[in-house]
Amino acid sequence: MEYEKMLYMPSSEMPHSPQLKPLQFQAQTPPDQFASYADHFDLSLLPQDPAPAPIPTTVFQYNAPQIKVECAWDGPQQQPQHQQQAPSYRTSSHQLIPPPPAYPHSAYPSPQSSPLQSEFAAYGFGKFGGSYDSLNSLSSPSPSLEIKQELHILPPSPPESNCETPSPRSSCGENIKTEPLDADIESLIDLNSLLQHQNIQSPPTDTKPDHQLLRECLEDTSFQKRHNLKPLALESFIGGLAEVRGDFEPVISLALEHAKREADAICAELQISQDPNGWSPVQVHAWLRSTLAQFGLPPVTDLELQFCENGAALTLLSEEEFVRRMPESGSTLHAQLEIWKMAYADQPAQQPHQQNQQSHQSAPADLWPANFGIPNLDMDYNEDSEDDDEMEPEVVVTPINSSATATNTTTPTTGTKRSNGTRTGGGGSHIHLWQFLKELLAAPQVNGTAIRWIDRSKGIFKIEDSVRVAKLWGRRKNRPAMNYDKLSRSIRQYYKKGIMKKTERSQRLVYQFCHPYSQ
DNA sequence: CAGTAGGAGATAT
DNA sequence: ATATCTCCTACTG
Repeated sequence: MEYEKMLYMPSSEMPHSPQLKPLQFQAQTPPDQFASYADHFDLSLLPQDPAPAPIPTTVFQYNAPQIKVECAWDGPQQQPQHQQQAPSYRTSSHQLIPPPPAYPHSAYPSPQSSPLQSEFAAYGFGKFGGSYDSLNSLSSPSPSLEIKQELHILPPSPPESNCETPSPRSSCGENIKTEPLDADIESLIDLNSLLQHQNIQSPPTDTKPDHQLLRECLEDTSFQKRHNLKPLALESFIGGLAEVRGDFEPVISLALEHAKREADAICAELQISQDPNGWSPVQVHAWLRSTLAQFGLPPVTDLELQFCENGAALTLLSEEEFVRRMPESGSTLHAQLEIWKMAYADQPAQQPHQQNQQSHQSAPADLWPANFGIPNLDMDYNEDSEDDDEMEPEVVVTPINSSATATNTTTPTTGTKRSNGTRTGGGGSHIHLWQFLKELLAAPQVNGTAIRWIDRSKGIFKIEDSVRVAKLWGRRKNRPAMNYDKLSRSIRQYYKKGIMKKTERSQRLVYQFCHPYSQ
């Protein structure tokens, strides 16, 4: 399933995957433009009507070539012509891909603005298409094998997702689970040999091809329906996050993994720590230059003058500050730095038992108060993934310009961080609920579907997904029984304490911080 | 029905 | 001691 989702990712994520292009077109263009795709195909290679015999007609066979083709075309043999004819979808060069959008300029987007997708877009479109490419080629000499393994470990698609709308090429009795994809190697169709076979058996005729088979294949969305997939149409990045969030999260984790690997490579090259907090000013300059070059951004001559901060201070700079200093590149650099921070912050989650012991070599560990939002992207899949069908990572990111410092606790003076040690052993952290809520609010790109600001200046926010917020709070406090009823009771305690107040117009799930706490 | 409001005892730190 | 957690009843839209 994961791979099939990836089929619906933009092709920038899927280099060397010519078979994705039809799907990409499918996702971004109306069906009547399939013909334009067909123009990129060497249609003379396809069987011509009415010679249908050797063409796979089952759903499984239809899927199989998509997998096999990548393997076949990944080799040294000739590249299919159409791969070169669609340069705008090439992904091996960053230059062809717009740099990742900075985090939404509106700091507090509505859920419809798809904050998670913004994050995803930053991962998937901007930067990591390239790294995916290199990773694939490095780590997997046999892409099809890797893909098959992925398919093998994926859970079966829900039965209700099968065959809602039978297509001419599918049958309800057939699904991937019953067809052992990974075992039946002969079922994988080598399209190259198939095409050669076709050429032998069906020498070109003068008959004008009508592209019927290709159209049928392209229009066959039964596979989508069976696996409950939604094409990643461009517009889905503008709205509708909530519907597809569940589909994205594994992809995000994949992207994050790639981010970390790529960061590793760059770190090795620049000889810097992966944790930006540990960078010296010189290393900051090296990273900035590297990133500028990476995204094809104009070099900055007075980088040393513009950025005299060390890495810790750099991470505290807001996007606005980046843009102010470097109008052309600041946004991209800031977004990239956020990704690095996330990738680094993800590490403890991989080794939860070392979370406390892990010394972030380059950064003093205890300069952030425990109850502060740490730039901490905690992708925790293991803890309650069994009973949590969302497979949602607990993702809490406090932006570097977060103002979650309205407290009488120590104000952080550096950008160094420490793990909050939330789930390591004995119980929850000391974080206060209001601080936790601000943590969530401070990361709209991640948590925007669960909680968001209504009026940032007035400290008014709305809990969009009470269950999710409560669940996150429960995890943070190691209170599995936490629910919104209890959480809201705790929030109401703040009325008396002057931390929160009732909003002027009572609205469900809308709360308001009192002044000093909203800053 | 889900959320709001608040009392009151229990519990973790 | 404090901040929640937990359970509860009453009320509201």
